[in-house]
Amino acid sequence: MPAIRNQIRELRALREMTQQQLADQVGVTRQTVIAIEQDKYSPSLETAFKVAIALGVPLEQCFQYDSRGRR
Amino acid sequence: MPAIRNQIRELRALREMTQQQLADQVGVTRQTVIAIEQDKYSPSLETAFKVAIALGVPLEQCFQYDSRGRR
DNA sequence: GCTCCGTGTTAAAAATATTTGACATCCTTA
DNA sequence: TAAGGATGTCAAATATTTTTAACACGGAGC
Repeated sequence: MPAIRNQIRELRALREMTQQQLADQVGVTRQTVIAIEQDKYSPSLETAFKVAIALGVPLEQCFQYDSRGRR
Repeated sequence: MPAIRNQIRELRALREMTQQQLADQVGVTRQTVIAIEQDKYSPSLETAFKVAIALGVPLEQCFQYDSRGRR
């Protein structure tokens, strides 16, 4: 569980997009989307970019590095 | 070789930073820095974030997704 | 000439990300 | 109650990233 948070679930809800639909657009499996959404591990930069694009936001609006010491 | 470009070499030169120094700050090996710098593969999002931070720029200023059809 | 430093390469091993497939739960709706 | 959709979990296999270690090359300086 890396020090990275994400807004996938919220963004997905905003666009009324299912995990399966996001997975298809990104080109990964549903399990991968679940794992990333739940911070199970740090995705590859390429996958991260594709997720952000599929959700229609810049990468940093989808993933934030937890700069150790959240205030 | 993913569709992602990066400005690592240029940013590193700007700060007069060696590959080894960057690797140390990021917490990876020199070979990893070389591989990323040369687009050998897509790093993990976590590593990408650390590289950007070490270089003092936001992630998207360091890595750009090659949105297939660069104009 | 030699040596140090920064860079690049290679191969094999280790670690981590991703896939495949199967099954469970909770809603909704017929 | 049965069925379908969306989500979640698990384990094993595969793919990809990262490490380790060794060696090569060019440039700068002595």
